[in-house]
Amino acid sequence: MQRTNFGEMACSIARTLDVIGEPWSPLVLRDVYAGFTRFEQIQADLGISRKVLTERLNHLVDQGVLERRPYDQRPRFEYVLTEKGTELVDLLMVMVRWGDKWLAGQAGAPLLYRHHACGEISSVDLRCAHCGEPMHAGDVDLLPGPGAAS
Amino acid sequence: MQRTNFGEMACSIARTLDVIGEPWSPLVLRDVYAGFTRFEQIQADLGISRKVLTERLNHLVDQGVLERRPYDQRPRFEYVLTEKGTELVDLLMVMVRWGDKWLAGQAGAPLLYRHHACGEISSVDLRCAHCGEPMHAGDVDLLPGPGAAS
DNA sequence: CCCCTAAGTTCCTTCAAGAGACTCCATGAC
DNA sequence: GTCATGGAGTCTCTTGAAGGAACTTAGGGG
Repeated sequence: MQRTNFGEMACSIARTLDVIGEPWSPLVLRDVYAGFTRFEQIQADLGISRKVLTERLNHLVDQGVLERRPYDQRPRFEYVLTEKGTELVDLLMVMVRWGDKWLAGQAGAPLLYRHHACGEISSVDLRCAHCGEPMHAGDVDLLPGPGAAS
Repeated sequence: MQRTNFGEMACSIARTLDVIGEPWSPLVLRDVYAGFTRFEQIQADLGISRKVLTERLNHLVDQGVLERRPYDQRPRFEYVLTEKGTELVDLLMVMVRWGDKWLAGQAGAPLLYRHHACGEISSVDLRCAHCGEPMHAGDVDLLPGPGAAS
């Protein structure tokens, strides 16, 4: 599909898309996070083509998001999140928040999060890492950084 | 590319992907947010095929993320974020945060955010909407919600 | 020895992305 | 009035990715 290589752009969004922007990749990540860690489990859960799943898993492993490791003497493998991959789950949580708000049918949210710290069913909110106040689209100015394109 | 229709899955991630999961869509959203609001501007900035850009813009308008409106007596149009689209920018901010941390080269972040509330160059952090404490992958339990698949 | 299972691999068809040429239409210049 | 201009698409053709299904491989169990 995307023959254009986003990874070379001077844009962190494009570079992130280069890692998880291919179709199915976020859902594969979700499955691993949710405990579907083996090839057959993920394939059955998503209904994805085996060929495409192989490509996606290899790419996520190459990018350091997942780790492939044996779980048996036989050639059996499971995929687990690396630290890099675990932090990428933040992205999924924001997707869930937005999808729950804007796209959930009358049935309501299909999945809920209980927050360990407070024990409540909740969702994520974006805050400034510096001052802790809300930080959304309208709360910031955009400035070119050191890695900006010439 | 993705011939599979994610929109029907009982998963807010899949449904969100149905809106902005196609290649280029997040970058189109970024451009509109950054002030590239016209067809020619976006096409020139991204280097995207005109055909694909037409498809993406139409889809984003259909989904209520962008609004297409005339800015001249002549048939000239610009695209602006709706409220739904503005909240979707949260997703981009989290992608930027992750990309800056894990993928920026030695050149550093290509784009910086200055937070209005505190005036500092900062980035987003995920907090519990309920108690305000950090909320990441390991801080929650997953529970089936009312809209869960049978 | 044969079968089973997990984890891929191969092959074929269909459809989307990329690239570039072409159209349409209102205005401004001559 | 005619022509050039420029924004916003539309059309056409080629390449390659997604979907689907059959096939392969390697070890274990009966």
